[in-house]
Amino acid sequence: MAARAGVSLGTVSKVLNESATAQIASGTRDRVRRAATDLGYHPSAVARALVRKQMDTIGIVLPRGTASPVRHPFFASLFDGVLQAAAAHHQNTTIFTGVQWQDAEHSLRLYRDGRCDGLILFFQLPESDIVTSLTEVQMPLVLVDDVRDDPRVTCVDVDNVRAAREMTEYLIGIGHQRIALFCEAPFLNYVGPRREGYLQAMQIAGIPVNSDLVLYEKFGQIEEQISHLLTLPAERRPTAIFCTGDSLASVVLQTAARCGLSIPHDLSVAGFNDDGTAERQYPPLTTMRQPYEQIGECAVTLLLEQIQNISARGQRRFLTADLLARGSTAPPSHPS
Amino acid sequence: MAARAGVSLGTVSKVLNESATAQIASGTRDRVRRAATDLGYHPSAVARALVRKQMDTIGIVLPRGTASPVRHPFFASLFDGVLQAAAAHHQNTTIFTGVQWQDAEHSLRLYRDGRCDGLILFFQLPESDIVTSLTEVQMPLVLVDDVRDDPRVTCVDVDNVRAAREMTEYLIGIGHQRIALFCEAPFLNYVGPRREGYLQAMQIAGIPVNSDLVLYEKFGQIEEQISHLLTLPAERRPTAIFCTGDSLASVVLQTAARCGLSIPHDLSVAGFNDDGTAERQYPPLTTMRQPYEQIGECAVTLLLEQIQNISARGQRRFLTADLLARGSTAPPSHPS
DNA sequence: AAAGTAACGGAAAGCGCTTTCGGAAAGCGT
DNA sequence: ACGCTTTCCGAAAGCGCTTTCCGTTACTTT
Repeated sequence: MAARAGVSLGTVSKVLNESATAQIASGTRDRVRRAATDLGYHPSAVARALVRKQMDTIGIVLPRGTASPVRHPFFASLFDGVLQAAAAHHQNTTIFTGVQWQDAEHSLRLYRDGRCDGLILFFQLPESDIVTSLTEVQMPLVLVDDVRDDPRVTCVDVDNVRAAREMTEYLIGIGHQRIALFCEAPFLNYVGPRREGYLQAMQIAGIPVNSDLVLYEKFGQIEEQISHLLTLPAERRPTAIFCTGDSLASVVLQTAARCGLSIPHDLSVAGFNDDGTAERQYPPLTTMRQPYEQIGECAVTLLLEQIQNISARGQRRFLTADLLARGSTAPPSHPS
Repeated sequence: MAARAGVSLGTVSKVLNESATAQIASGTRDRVRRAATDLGYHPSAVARALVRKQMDTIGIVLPRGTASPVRHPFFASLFDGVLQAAAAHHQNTTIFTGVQWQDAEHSLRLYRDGRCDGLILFFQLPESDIVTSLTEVQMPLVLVDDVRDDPRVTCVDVDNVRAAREMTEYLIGIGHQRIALFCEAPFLNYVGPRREGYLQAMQIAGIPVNSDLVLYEKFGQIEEQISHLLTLPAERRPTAIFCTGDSLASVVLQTAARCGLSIPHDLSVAGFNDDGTAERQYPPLTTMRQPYEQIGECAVTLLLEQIQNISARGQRRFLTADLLARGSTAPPSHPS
């Protein structure tokens, strides 16, 4: 170590860490610094972590499953937000995903081995036992885009009810009445609240909800579902479709085009998330933008608080999504 | 530690690691195992790494810059491939990106602090000094989707020349003659080879290359460039456009639609990468698929070899891309 | 039954750092 | 010039593991 080059030993540590408690003469400091660069010395984060019991690293955990969430543009946006925030707080990031972890017990061991100080969890299914297990063992953690009943787990999510209400109100505001809601799988945690927001807006506006116009995606039959909707007799056909996700909306856009409908003239389409593909649709998709940077910042901050003091856990933050009106929505051409 | 619960000390290590050299009675083994689960004992990866000098972690490094590559669908695909492979080889993954690392020296310190055993680098600009610095200090590393002259750096890339040639030959094969090449920024490492492949195919087919039909994207003017191309007089207008990336192709698709052209009837469009958005275009985009899983597997394997023995560095692998013919290409309606 | 061999597990060194504690040197007052 | 405070730095104890090296004990072998 630079000890030889300079003259001292653990002093090196003090100067390199700019330790506040220890005071070192500026001469020594310079000498050590010079020696360090001369020798190309680079301290071991591992050894440091061993004594400090802190790795300055946050773990990202994704659910295992057949379809990898990594390729999903919405995940990419969220991930990017977290990465930015982590970097801003001088934290490293490690990512846990994969298929080889059979059970909670096994993955627990992996998450708790000191490799990272806390966890940010994405896309956990409601019944996921990993969240409860981790809570049980006092692991600092924050759930992103999800909410749990357990008062010990801290969550950051978008206010889905409100966001969906706003979008529906916007559609109503520009003259739509027959507004369909096209949902992703009902077991996804965000689908319920978004549906709720839709229903609220409809109720407030005094528009009766036609249950034929509220549907859930059936895997492999999405295009049939949409074209069925679009070939309804004119007086029952929706003039707008609000989708609970941008990828769903993208399919609607394409199917509509294939059916010969022109967007937004014949049909308005709205999505949710603004996941990076939304803007590049043709026409660009009207959607609710999740505040990715803010979500990331919030998640990292809340996590860091827990790492310092585990009793800081159990908070929940609801961020607001912004409506982005783009080309895929317009007043209906034949107002009812 | 479980030492108390059981009876021994470093023996615990032996049984938990299923050490091959040490032999332990099955009774003791069971006892230790039981004690470990009873006490909820979880070994510290950090302490282990300290003595083993190996973290079983590979680092992913992305260039810093204003636009984050994380959101880019092509990166997501690549990243996913690497993640899969890493998991298959029981490696953790940590990701380095961000804006706060001023210089190579600073980031070097970060990469070499023992946090990870080797690095996979994406999207490095040709002039990036980080690659040479890392090579200098003997850090195990592999460059993905890139090639360097330095014989010490190992690279895995797709055979871009061949892939572009194949795509061009395919377009020629279905009857196109006036084929435009739309390239991304010329300084990107893959643009040169792809252009080369295009030129080769044209030459082999004996089709003179009209230099007006080879163009580079100009930021902010892409749509003008395309519509200029599409409004050329019929005898000079291309019947097909081959883009060096899917996102570029997607813009072409949309601009063409806006110009009133029907794809593929009036114009064929081909992309490159098959980045996950390609299939969801309307019409679905014909493109060259990069073998993401294979790239990941290859990168991880080559990296692991170097970690074991640094002199294994300097290899290069060229993988083959597959042509995926989808709806955006067809024979020209007015063959010349 | 004595000696040799094999199977097992404990003791201890050390991985590369941080940090507390105390001693030495220097500065201060009288 | 003597004692006291202050400033600075070195010694040393660990952080929680792995691993080598031996000492036991038990089991063979002649």
